[in-house]
Amino acid sequence: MPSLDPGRNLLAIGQLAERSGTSVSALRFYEQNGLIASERTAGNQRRYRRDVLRRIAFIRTSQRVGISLAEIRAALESLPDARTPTRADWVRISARWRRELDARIADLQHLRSELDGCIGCGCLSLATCGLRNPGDVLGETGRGAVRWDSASHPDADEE
Amino acid sequence: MPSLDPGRNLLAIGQLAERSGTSVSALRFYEQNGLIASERTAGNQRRYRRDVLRRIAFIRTSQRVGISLAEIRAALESLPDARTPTRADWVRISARWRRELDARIADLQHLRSELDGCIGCGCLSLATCGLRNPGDVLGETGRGAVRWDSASHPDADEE
DNA sequence: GTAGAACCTCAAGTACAGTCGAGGTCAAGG
DNA sequence: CCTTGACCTCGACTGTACTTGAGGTTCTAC
Repeated sequence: MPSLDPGRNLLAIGQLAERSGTSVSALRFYEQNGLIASERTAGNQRRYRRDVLRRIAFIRTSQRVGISLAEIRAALESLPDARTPTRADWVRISARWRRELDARIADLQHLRSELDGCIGCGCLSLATCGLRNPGDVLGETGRGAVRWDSASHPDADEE
Repeated sequence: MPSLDPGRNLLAIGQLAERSGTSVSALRFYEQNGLIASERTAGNQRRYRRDVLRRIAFIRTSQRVGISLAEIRAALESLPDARTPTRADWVRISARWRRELDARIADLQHLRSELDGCIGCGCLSLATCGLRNPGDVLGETGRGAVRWDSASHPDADEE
């Protein structure tokens, strides 16, 4: 068993699935969508180079960050085609996600503080609190946009 | 125009859409799925009570937290059916989301610190770093699970 | 009374991220 | 040789959260 030996140099799809914690169907799906690539044996079976493990790790982690497969593919396409990606390559594209992650965390923290404010004041009229209505495009009836700092919540939304 | 006056007591769907920042089709969709409710005019048009604005604000905010519509509906079903929800009701179910939000932020922060570790060490072999493979179910070949604290990354994934 | 905007229902379509099944092939052990 | 498990393709299906379109009605303003 010289060249296409799974287990030594190349991985069969089942092995890759097991080692990456991904399902076989997901791996085929990723390949269909250009996220990973494989060679084929004479019998048309997929064989994966071991650096595909790294790509998959990157894909799964990116998904946890909240990135779509389309964006992940775009990032992966910025990897060199000719040579196997270096550490510097991975650092570069991961650092980009790091910034995404920061932004997402900041967004949620912002949401949390706003939610706290709304829970605190008891109104939860998020639409009128500026949480869900930052520009505050409200009805011209004169009710609704009233703030809780004016006495005892004159918000007309019957409650 | 006494009883079903949109603009004074009840809102037509277009008005509700505008004031809540939601599309008309989304509102119909929410109603189909039991997230909001409406009365009908003699001519079969929807009329919404103003407290629906609050429900929609809750729905949109919950979605930002990352809650699915099914869960949101379940939460909304815990609101009293008979009476218009009080502040205490909203506080109760929002506080639940507050905990969800905390958990989500903590998860992302955890991910961030792990990602930092992997960027720091330059390996990004997340599969073997425990980031994507917490239980570390790895091949029995003896390669792959090696940690970077042993000299200069003997990780066999060709790079 | 009539034009046009806003509304109605119902069915179908979209995007995302896969999964499932049918029907067939490949590879390794006994 | 033959069985068995892993693999192949292709098409259809799942679930989530909506949007779009066709064909028809209602409301409001002039």
